[in-house]
Amino acid sequence: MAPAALTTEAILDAAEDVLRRYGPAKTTVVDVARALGVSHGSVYRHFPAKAALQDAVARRWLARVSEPLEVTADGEGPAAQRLLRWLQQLAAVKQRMAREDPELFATFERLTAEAREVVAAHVDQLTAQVSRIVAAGVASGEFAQVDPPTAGRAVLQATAWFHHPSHAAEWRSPGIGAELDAVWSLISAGLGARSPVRRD
Amino acid sequence: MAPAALTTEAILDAAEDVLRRYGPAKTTVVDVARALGVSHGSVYRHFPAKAALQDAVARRWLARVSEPLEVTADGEGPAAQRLLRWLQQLAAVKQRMAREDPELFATFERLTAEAREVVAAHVDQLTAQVSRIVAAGVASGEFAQVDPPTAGRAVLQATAWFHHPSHAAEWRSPGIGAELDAVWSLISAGLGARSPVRRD
DNA sequence: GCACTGACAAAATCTGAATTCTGTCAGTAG
DNA sequence: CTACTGACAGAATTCAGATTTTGTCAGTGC
Repeated sequence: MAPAALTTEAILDAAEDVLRRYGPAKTTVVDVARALGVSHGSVYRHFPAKAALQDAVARRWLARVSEPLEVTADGEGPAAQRLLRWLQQLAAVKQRMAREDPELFATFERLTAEAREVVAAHVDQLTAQVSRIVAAGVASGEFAQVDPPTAGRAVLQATAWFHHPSHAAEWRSPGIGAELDAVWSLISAGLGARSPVRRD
Repeated sequence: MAPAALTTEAILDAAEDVLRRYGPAKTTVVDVARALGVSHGSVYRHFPAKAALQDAVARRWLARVSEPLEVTADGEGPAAQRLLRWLQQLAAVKQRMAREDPELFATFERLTAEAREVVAAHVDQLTAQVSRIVAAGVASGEFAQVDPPTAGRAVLQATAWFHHPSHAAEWRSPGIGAELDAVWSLISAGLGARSPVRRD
């Protein structure tokens, strides 16, 4: 059967495949077009430049990280518990990828290093999610009267060690899970949390 | 007058000069030897390899960071105040260097990226300093009964955003000082500090 | 004997000519 | 008209040959 008309989505799928196979350094627009059986000129009808295509792939990858977290952020239950789960989930997603497919993780890292604006938007989104959890906790009286945006950003910064890609090398430490717990026990108190999840 | 005998210290001084001038990528052992007016073979009497020389330079640079902090760590006054000052001092040293001499900072960063063991020792030293402050706070009853090594490491990890070189790009934000304060107000509560945030 | 030199082999890095890639656009096919 | 092609110029990348650098060591001179 004739392939469906060339869509932006199809190009992104192909680009992702090629990136996985060849890595970011060796992936060319010609490669992506060849994978689709079209000329590379066609790709430029959908993306103004290679950088825009890379940005779009990065955006999709990051969305796959932030969407499941969105569910957790807006879920039920005590805010402190939700926030801890959210942080553990974020850390687990990043750390699993780094551990199980280091090459793909390196690809991901390089791509995002160049897509600064896309990453900034992603970080804003994550900050907003944390801030929502904090705001819920403040509203329910579970947390002290902190400023949710400020505290949200602070929580994300304080846990950067466990989810920011530039610390990936440290994630090999077997105690990394306990270390996140230790940081959590520091910061959860700072939010004025009522039920500081005991784990002695 | 004849130059003093070639010492390890003199080589390190020359290596530092050359690194500042040419950057880490273009600095060769031959350059360092030329700066000293000796043959490069002589340098190898004092260092078994170029990497060892680079490690020694990195060790000296890092010592210049950790030594003043040592004074703060073992100083007088309430532990919480001392710890905050220590953190601000560490962040300020790194951030000032990154701001005022970005090229030298980049050189420093590259060099330390390769001197993994040296950096690990430095981090251990910093962790020990924080742990000492925490231990003092616990001993004086100012902090809750936390485990000093665990809490010390957690404090350093939670503030990595503000002192770890891989976050240097984020330090340009004008609110960076306030952001450290926000993280501090989270973690100081977690140590059970008396003053800043109530948590009963 | 001791501190250093300088020539050397192997490894790493540089250079520049040849190739490949990016981004554009007039042209083709349906 | 729309969706795509393919040829093209300039920019970026590759690759092999030339050069530099690393690390060793026998030799020099004090």
